[in-house]
Amino acid sequence: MPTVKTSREEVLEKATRMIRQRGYAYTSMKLLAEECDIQPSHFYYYFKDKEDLMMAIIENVLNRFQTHIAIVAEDTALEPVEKIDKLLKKMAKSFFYTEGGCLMGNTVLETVYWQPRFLGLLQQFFREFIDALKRIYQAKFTEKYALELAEQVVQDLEGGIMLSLLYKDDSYIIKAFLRAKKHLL
Amino acid sequence: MPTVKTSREEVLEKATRMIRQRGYAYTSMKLLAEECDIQPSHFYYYFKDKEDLMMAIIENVLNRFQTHIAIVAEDTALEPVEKIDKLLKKMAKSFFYTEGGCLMGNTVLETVYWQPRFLGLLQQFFREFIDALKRIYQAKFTEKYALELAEQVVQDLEGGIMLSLLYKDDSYIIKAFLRAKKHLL
DNA sequence: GTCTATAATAGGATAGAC
DNA sequence: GTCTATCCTATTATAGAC
Repeated sequence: MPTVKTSREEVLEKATRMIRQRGYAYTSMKLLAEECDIQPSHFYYYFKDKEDLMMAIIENVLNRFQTHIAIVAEDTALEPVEKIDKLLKKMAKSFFYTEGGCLMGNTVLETVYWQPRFLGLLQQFFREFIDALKRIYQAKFTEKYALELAEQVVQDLEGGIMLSLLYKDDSYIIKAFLRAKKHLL
Repeated sequence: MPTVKTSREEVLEKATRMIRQRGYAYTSMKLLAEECDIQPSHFYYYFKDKEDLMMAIIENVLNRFQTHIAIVAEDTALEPVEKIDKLLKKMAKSFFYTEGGCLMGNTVLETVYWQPRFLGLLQQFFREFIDALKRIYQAKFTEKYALELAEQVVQDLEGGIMLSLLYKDDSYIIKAFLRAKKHLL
């Protein structure tokens, strides 16, 4: 097996970080290549084109959410408040505090008008995120109200990420986090 | 006075619409020129460069907010709930339902990591937006709680715009709108 | 799997005629 | 104030050697 300088997984991870910060359109293949320490042309060995790379990034993020985060909602050992706490803390590591905020939210706003290819997976991500929260809130509320709470929490968090980036001040996202738990108290 | 094919104001307005939808980075001068029905080179008669055009757009949006929307908070003829209703309805026309969502929020997320020049005005916009809401909520709540409510409402709305764009479904933003009023009931 | 070289195009921006 | 022509650079992507 030949030596791999930078594996597809490493490339994916580093590209994810960079695109989360700079956005899809403003991040050139040259810049990504420098960050990943490979030649720009080498991307086309791993991925068909830039669009394909972005699809792989989005799939990867969705997959990590499904396998490592959403399952918290089903953890029978935890109380509802603990579930919310654990789920959002895991989200924070992958999505909120990491420089650049939420890749999925950013990508929606950046590409919704000109890149339909990303839309399906982005819709699936937020559908599953809202659904995980809804299942937790259903322990205490009707299905209908649990859904509204879940939507409200996602909106509060995504807006909070934006304000936190704007003012370089985590408190907006932290307060949204606390409000998400407060609904259960 | 010579005939003006497309005035600076018209250019500004059409460019605003296009950039709100496509984002700053992905909207080329050529595309903007087609939309405005002028030659690409003609932008450089009105504006120093693309950055300068964007600054003018942001200034213009901020200015319209200050002169036509924020003043609702000071309208002594209105009850607090009516103020929220009127202010957010005005916001909706300019920021929320218009295709592409909220230019200011989009621009924060798109450029916060690589374009410090826009940051000051974007911060000012959201500071004044939050402050206008806070002044309304202060009719019923302490200053501290009014501020938290105002922040929460802005976050809820901005997140709601994202979900509304993602699912092509206004209900997320409408529900955020109703929650903003519900706080006063 | 990784490199160099390069094609092809699109991008921002300027010069200068009218 | 508006146009044509054009420059320069960056960008995506491919070809082909090793």
